[in-house]
Amino acid sequence: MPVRTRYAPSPTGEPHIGNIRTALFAWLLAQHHGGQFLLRIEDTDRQRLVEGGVEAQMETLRWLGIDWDEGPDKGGPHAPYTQSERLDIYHEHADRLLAADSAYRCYCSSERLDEVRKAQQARKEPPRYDRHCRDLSADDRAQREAEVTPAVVRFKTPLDGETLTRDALRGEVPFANDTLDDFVVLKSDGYPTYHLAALVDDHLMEITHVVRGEEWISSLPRHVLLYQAFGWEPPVFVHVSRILGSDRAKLSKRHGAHAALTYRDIGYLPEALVNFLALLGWSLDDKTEIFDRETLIAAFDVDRLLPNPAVFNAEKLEWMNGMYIRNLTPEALAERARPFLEEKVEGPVDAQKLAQIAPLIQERIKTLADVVEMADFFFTEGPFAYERSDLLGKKSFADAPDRAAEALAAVIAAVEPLSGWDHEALEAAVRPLAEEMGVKAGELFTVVRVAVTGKTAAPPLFETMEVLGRDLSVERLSAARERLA
RNA sequence: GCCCCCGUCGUCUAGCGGCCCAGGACGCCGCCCUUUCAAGGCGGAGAUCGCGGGUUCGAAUCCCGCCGGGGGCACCA
Repeated sequence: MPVRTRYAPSPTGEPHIGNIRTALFAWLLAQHHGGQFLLRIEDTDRQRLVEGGVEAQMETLRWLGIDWDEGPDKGGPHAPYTQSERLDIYHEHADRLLAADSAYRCYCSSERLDEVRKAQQARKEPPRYDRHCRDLSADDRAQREAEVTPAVVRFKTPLDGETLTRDALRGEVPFANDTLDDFVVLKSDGYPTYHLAALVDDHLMEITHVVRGEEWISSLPRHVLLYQAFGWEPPVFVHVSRILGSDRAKLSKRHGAHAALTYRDIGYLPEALVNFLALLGWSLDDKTEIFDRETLIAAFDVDRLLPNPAVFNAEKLEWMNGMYIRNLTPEALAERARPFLEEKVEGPVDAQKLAQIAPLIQERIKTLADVVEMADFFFTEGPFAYERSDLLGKKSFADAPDRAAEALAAVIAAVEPLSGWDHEALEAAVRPLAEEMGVKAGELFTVVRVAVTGKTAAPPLFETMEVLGRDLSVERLSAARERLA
């Protein structure tokens, strides 16, 4: 039997890091076993639907390269893949439960339910449905049916005994049935609850491994009971732990980027995020940190998944992103970084020029967005806003602006007439000047660097000037000299 | 209140009875390289394996209790 897994989000907002890691694990599991991965939309809560929610889910998966074999947009043998389009299937199954006396219709109003709950809490009892409608006489039931139009369908949970559940990471966990109540499977608006809908779909769609968040563990006995009622074989359940923020609290906006797509917008590479997320609660071995998709798929399995929650370490993600950036070809880096630069300089950026710059900045940036800080001066016009003190540096020229001006003049004179404008020729022309002036090469270079880039920290000086070209370089050197006059 | 899950350096983790007075990675510190910043190389600090009892010749690894953190207890998923 092929392994089939699914990611079944509820379109109530943008998918966050935690959702996506769960989806990634489900996808990896299917990939590893050569099975299928499907996308199913669980939109049975009509109140919480968010406009564009489905698209946000798909866009995130696409960005990360988590592709699905069956889904709402591409169909498949078990279509439709959107729960709101499968209502008759759920009704049919609810009817089956009713017919088998595994469920019953409940006419209790929400007001009554609230009262019952409050009274229970006042008595320090666990809040639970009191099974008021479970054993109604036939006459009572007929009367209620006539009077009360909206009714829900509740599952008849066994009053005693135990339900044995099994989770792939935690093993067998028994639950006492008397701690469970008669949960709703069909709501009064005609929509199923998660318990019914997800379970029926997982069975019909032939899902072999249900990979979901650990918040579902306490619902597991209900699901096992439902499978039993239907006479179905339950799938393997894999409850993935949570991702926590730096303070060990639930990851949220407070902890910085939370929505997965935000990482795209702030310059992270999808392959880096995937690599990082895979390492949260799973490991390849005792040393490998960086691996490509193929390796990941080949190595991934549930036996190395951890049940304990993991804290999201943003610094490590950043480091990893830097690793991936350095492993890109210059052309690929230029291609990926271009949009970030274009946003800053407000205009098209020449791809070839950027590709020339890429090797100079590749090991100096951690996110694609850093390209702006590192390379904008290649594309911007006009005078720089650097401090005079930055131009002079902290050493020999610090209190000698006139000497710095002289130095700049000497550099211009040495550089302007050069026949070949490349970094080797430039360095050969400029470096000797330092000795002539009795300063260290680095001190001279600092003045030139700030003049030419407007920054104290920049890519290698002569390579930078080479790309900048003769005219711009000389123009900026002159501007700096005039500033000191 | 009841039920359940989890517990190795600050963080992610390796470990599945002796190879561990605990290994790797991020971060941090130092040195080297060096025109700045990085990257890279080398080295360092950092974990009484949550605590207390057992079992065993031997426990981070097995058992029990406790503590701490988290989740669930909806006509939400």
